[in-house]
Amino acid sequence: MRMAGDPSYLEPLNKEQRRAVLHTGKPLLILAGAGSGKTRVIKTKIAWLIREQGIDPRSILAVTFTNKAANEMAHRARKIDERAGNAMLRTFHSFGAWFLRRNGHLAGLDSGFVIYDDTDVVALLSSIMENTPKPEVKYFAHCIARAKDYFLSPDDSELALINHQKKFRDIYKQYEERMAQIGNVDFGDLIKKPAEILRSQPEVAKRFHDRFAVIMVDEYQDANVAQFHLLKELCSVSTYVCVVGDDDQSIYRFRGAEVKNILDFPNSFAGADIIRLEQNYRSTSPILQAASSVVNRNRDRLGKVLNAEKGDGPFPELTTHIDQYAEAEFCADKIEQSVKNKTTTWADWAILYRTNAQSAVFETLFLRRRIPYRVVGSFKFYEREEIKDALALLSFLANPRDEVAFRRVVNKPTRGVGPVTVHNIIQASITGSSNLAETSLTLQCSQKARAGLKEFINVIDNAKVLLGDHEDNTKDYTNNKYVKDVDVKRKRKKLELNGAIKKQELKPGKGLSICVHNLLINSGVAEYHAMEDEISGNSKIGNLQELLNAAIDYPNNREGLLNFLENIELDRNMKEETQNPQDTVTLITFHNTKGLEFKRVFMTGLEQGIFPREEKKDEELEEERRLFYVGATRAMEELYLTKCEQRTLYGKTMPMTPSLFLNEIDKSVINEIKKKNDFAFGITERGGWQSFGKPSSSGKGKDQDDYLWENKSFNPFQLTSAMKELEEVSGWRIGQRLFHENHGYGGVLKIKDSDDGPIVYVKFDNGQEKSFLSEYQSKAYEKIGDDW
DNA sequence: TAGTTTTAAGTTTTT
DNA sequence: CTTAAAACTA
Repeated sequence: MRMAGDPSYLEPLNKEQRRAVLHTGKPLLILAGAGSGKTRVIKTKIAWLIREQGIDPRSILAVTFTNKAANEMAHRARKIDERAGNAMLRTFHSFGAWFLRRNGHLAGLDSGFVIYDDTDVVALLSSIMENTPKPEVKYFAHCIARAKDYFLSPDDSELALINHQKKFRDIYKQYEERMAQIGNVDFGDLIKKPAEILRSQPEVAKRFHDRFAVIMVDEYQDANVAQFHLLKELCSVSTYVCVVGDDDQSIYRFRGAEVKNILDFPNSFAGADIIRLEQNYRSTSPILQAASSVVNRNRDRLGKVLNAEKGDGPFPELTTHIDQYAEAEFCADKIEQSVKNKTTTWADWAILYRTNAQSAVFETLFLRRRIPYRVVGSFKFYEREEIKDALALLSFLANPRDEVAFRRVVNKPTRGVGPVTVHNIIQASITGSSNLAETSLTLQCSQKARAGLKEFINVIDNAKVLLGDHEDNTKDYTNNKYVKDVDVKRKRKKLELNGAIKKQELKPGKGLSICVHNLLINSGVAEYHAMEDEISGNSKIGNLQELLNAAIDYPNNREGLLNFLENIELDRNMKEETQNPQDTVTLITFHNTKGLEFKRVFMTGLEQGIFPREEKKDEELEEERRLFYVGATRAMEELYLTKCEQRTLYGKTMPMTPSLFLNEIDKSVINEIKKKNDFAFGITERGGWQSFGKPSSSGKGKDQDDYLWENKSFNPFQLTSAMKELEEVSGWRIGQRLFHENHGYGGVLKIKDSDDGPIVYVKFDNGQEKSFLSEYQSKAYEKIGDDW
């Protein structure tokens, strides 16, 4: 197949892949089935364009749907040619943000905008729709987001297709006006606004046409209408455009993805060529056959046949379990057994589920059984109260017109600024067209509120000085005089007594973290959460510290701040990316698996109501089928399908019926195991591991000794009488081993007295330290074994 | 008003 | 069962 003179990096490609890489001229649609090597094609194509076609890397734009995919693509393309690192590899949304920072002013948008996430949008909308129940506000927020996905503005006649209520148009209009006053954007704006600017400003469009000679789009089946328009506007007659996708893997209809985009590509991009990649290199034949037999039931599809390069293999195995706990145990057993006899490593395994909530059972069990795992996606980190507070302070610092951020933190901790005052300030700010910081200082209000507002604005102003004052991020500015000026001696209440803030003090690092630290301390937000920690044994300060650490890499100036906020909004998995791949089992939703592959895969919760969800019909049911297909085709060697007879949901145990997909699947390639051997010992009716007692794997002995050995800071044989008394009062002993549902195994480090009774300090085996008041001893802390 | 207690309501999937 | 909203008390 190799042609004379072909570069060696083309060698691994098959005929069709090679055709796709070498294709030039007309628009190209690559229909790439699951596991057909599309990533390989894209990265090779980028390298080939640079090396053989002499294309300037800077004039290549490659768009993906996740940041992970974008990073991965960049990494792999660079391996072939270092220059590929200069190509622009971004998600649609991050490209939109990049575009708007530079060209937003053409649509009246200041470059200092902050991106609102869904919660922020709902908060803004509920201040527009006063006295409207939250669910209704959420619904309208959803409609606005969909409208933007479909590239519809408040005046568009087609708006009724999204929501036919008359008031919707009006709400949408008000929302847009308010957003414009604030000067921020939502996710939809990141796509819609750039497309509008390009469309209405030919000279801008020309600049971009000159800049990008090549545009490639991955996962094109998940592009929405607005993204289609953006792509259209970015392309001139001379732009080489290449999109890659698979209609069978379109799983984001609910957020506006239009399969029509891919089906209609040949019409919208005249003269387009189509190349099909139908050779599957990932899965064995039975796995592919099982997956295909389900998605084949769909009507709206191009239809394709995938050939399994790998050939035969073991049949996918279907098992039934009494409930989700037994299901989890089954998975754990399989994995443990295989890893123990060295057939596989932890990282070869993935557990797939439909909803994020389903991961909890696996997490708890895996902690208990000491199975290393990582949960992909659904990082609730940035949704936590304390993190949201910190980000609101930063957002308000970046944009003093940010009403949502202002509302969130102006009275936290309480400064006597009540809802009435807040409302007045926001109204006055809108009518008087001055920002919220200025308005706060000038508006007539009560004495108490005035003082509180002054204090709050002072905090922001100090941070602003800290931020704008210098460019370098090496010098320690924590003792800056502006910091000292602020009155930090706020009422400390109980806090003063037990010195909570001192114990778990936030430490500033370098760069932007100096500014973040300054804000958290001076605003009193750090104190506020430190106190909560002390009472409930949470680790909010720890979380804030993590946020601080993340800010270290950004310069301590305005640009750094904007970048930091943008990256957090656009890449929720930011933290995970930086970590090195470890040998761990992957827990992941079906949606998140797109583009990934594992040797062995569990598809769990195959029950009506869970997967497919509720009574989905027609197009929605078809989408669930595609999701099933996506999940199944992740497996390279072995696929396990599991379902439960009953499931405990929302505290209630309900009987479950098998998933519709299990009826549709080709039974001739499935190995159904009917024996029921898992009325498992240790599982109780109320669904816990009540009778577990000690963990079977050495709850006693070595582990404990290791623990004591490592913690020489105390000597159990030299306890003072006060300490012994505390042990008695609290019911805990120093050195006591314990297990916590969320944090795993650990031991009691020390016990201290406080106004609210003894506080038990725990050090977990993963290094984390937590504390809890023994009085409110949560059952989450379970004593295990005897103490040394 | 601020903070606590009681009651009700709710769970896809995500850039 | 957990979280958010509503009602209540100091």
